[in-house]
Order: sequence, then structure tokens, then C-alpha cells
Amino acid sequence: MKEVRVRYAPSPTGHLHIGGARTALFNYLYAKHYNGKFIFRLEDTDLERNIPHGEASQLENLEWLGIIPDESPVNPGAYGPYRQTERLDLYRDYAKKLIELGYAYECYCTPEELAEARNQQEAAGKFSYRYNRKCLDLTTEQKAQYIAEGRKPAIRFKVDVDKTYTWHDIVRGEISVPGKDISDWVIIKSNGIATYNFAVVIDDALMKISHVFRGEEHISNTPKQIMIYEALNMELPAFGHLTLIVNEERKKLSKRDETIMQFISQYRDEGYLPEAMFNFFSLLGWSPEGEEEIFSKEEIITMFDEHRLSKSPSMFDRKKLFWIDNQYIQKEDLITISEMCTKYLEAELPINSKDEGWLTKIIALFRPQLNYCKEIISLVKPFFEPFNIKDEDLAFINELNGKELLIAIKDKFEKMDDFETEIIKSTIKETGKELSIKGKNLFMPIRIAVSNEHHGGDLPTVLELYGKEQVIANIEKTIKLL
RNA sequence: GGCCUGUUGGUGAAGCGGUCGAACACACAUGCCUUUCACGCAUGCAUACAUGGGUUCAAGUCCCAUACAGGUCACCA
Repeated sequence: MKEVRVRYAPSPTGHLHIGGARTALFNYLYAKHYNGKFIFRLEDTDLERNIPHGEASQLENLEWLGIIPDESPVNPGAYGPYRQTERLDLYRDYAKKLIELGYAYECYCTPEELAEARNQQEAAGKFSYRYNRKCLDLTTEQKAQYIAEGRKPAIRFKVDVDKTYTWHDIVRGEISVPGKDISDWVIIKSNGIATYNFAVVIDDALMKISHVFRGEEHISNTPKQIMIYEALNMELPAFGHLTLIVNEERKKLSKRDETIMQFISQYRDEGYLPEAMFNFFSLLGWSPEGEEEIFSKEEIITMFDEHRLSKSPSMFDRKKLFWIDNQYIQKEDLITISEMCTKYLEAELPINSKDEGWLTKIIALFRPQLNYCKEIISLVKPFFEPFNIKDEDLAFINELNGKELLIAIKDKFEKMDDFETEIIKSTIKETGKELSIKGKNLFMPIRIAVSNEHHGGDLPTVLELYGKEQVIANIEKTIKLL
């Protein structure tokens, strides 16, 4: 069997976003499943839209996710260069060849003329524009005349209107588009730079790309690309068009959408684990056989089957991401999680007043409920807030007849030397027994009095973390207000 | 508007003509556990195959139409 070579080819116009990451991921999975190569190529022919560090940023975020290219601009293989702007001459050579073969022709129309033609067609009630082929049969004299006027030609591909372009899409089955629906399109712009649809084909062919998985928006580009392969007598890759990702309102994910975080770097900043993201993305438009949903990267690679790629749009389900990331946070070793969480805490809270043991304990306490590491901040924050109990909570404590309990427990706490979880626990137990209070009635008043919160983790541990002094002070304040 | 797609419960998603009286997961609810919080476990949940026609002994599964949603129609990628 032919070597599997797939690629992810972003344009460096922004950072890696969700859609790109997912496309890259499926290409990567396919490559690794079939022991092939995953290639990273830069499509940077639109000079104006390129942003500085776009390439590095794409690569970095990809690698963070665990998607490591076998060949890339910074780690070239035998098929370089891997940036389109470094391959410009190549495209020109092939374009020239297409002209010689009669598949393409020079077009001297100016943008103004084209706009004019388009307006006319629109005025005539046509929605889709077709180039009028004004330059199709230019004589050498006419060309010379245009050049004398200072015009620079673009090169257009001459579409065979009698042909139908058909391919078997790996995810969608057979798709065909008649040539008559496609206008003669530009392959080389008048500035001498190849257009995307032309450059991809040359690159994919020369880089021996065997399979192309990309977004659904490329379906309509595919016939154009097929024309080039056929004209140049190059071997066609197999195509597979992935579904779009939609947001929780079922709308296509546009880069401006603010309902969900768009960029991988944002997830990284919020402390999601890369393995969890990898797992989550693999489930966006694909499903494994069987009933499990949590898998390691290696397991996903082994199980990956392109025939199980979905045809209908996949929704970015934030809650599911929470759940998956939470699962990975439990699996990851505590030290790693501690380090990540500590980083967030240091940035937001005055935790240097606490020792390392305190930190480890509090992180271990909250780990089971963490959806992503940055969440630790809101969980730990109450420990640093000044005492501030709400009236309704005071009323609630009264309702539970908590005053007597608080007085008793404060007294016991004061007498304790070693303010430690196990002892605190037995003290609470003992007090409960003496006053015959149990369950919620026993724990809630203490919790609210000390932390002013209804939630927060195992109470004895929480109390230890507050420390004896603070606990007693807060209970005292509460009693006074009751 | 042309062309190209898609449409299964609140959400993701299985399902490739009979085993579908439709899995599984998330969410939600209830119960158990821990005298609290959370985790975990168990159970339940929803009157889900867009609509209408075919084809067939048999259709979520094939065909056609309609509706809705999306993609695309550039000297952007």
C-alpha cells in the first residue's frame, strides 16, 4: 500500500482555533493510524493577512495538543520548502505549463473591468458570477497592447464546461459538480503569486499527499483542484470533508463568536489538560465503536476509523468538555495538578502567606470538582475573603438552632492544641452527640459561620485549612450577630 | 438564486433493510454512600428518527418532493 501522507495547512492569519485544531487532529489520527506521515505546511500567499508569529503560534499550540508534525518548515523532510511563499516559482512553472498545454490563458482584465462585468451580470439577475472569457482568445498584438498600457496579466484556468467532476468523498460519498457551474478561475494573480486553489494542488501533488481531510467549506473548491490534477496528469489524493463545528445555538462557529472560546491558547491559559482536549476534539465529528468515551491518544489512534466520521454538524458542548477535562484532572498525578493550580493561585491570591503543605491540601481537597485548573481560584478565594455573613444565612443558622451548637463547638475548639482534620472531625462528632444534633443541622451552621458559604469540600479539612484562630474568630463573630 | 451538503430525546451521538418496542455518553432528577460539601455508585428521565409521498413482505436505514439549517459562488485562504 502507498504511504499515507496527510497535511494540515493553515494560513498564518491568526492563532490556532478550534476548527483548525480539529482538522489537524483528524489528519494526524489518520496518519498515525496508518503509520503515515503528518505534514505541516504554511499557506501564506495572502501577504497582507499574515500576522507576525502566526506560524510559530500555530505550531506551538498544535504541539501542546500533542499533534506533532513529522515534517514542517522548522523540521523539513524531503519535500520542502514548506512555506508557500518559498515555492512561488514552482507555481509559475506549472502555470506556464498549463498555458502551453492549452488549459490556461492570460487575462488582462483590470479589477474595475471585472467589477463592471460582475455588476452587469448581477443587474441581469444572476447570483453567481462567471468570468466572461473576454481574454480567452487574445492575439499577440492585443496582449502587447495591454502590456504597453502597463497591465499585468493574471492566469486563468479554462474550465471544460462539458465535463463533470466527480470524486468519492471519504466522509460524504460520491459528490459531483458539472464544469458549467464553474467560472474560469485565476490560478496566478497579476502580482505573480499563485492562488490558494492552485498552490494547494501543486503542493499536495509534489509532497505526495495521499489523503486530504479538511473542512466542509472546501467541498466547492474540490472540483477546481481536480481539474488541475487532471490537466497536469498528477495523481489525485482521496478527499474527505469534515463537518462544521457549530456553537451551542447551532450557528456556525465564526471567529468573532464570543459564546465559546475560539482559540486553543485560551484553553491552555485556563488550565485545561492537553490530553483532555485531544480526547474531546476527537469526539467532535467522529465516534468510536463501543460505549466508552475517555481514551488516551494512543487508544484513539488505534481505534481511529475514517468511516466513522460524521456527516452532520457537530456541536461544541462545553459541559461535555468540562466533564472530560475533569476526568483527566483526576487521572493526572497530584503533583502536576498542584503545580498548575499553584500558578493560578499565586497570580490571584496572597497565598505566599501559606506554607506548601497548606497548598497541597487545599488543592487535593478541590481536585475532584475541578473542571479546569483555573477554576481553583474561585474555590480557594473564600479562604481569603474577609468575614461577611449574609442576613439570610444568619436566619438559616437560627432556623437550624445553630447558636447553641456554635457556642459549644467554639469552646471545644479553643481547648484544642492540635487543630488537625481527624481531631476536628471527632470533635464535631462528639459535640453533635452531646447536643443530639446531626447531619446538615450539625455541619451547616459551622460551615456557614466559618466560610460564609454553603459549599466547599469536606468540612473538617476546610476548618483545618482556615486554621484554629480564624475558625474561632469567625464563629465568635457569627454568634454575636445571631 | 444556482450548485453542494446536512436534519435521530435538552445536548453529543450509535444505527449502513428485519435483532429498533432506537444504544451509549453529557446534562437533569431521585436514591445510596460519606453525620456536611464534593467525588463515587445506582436508578430514572424524556411521548428523539424534520414533513409528505413512494420502493419493499419489511424503512431511522433506499428513492423523490417540501420545509428548515449550513457551505459555496473573489486576482481570500
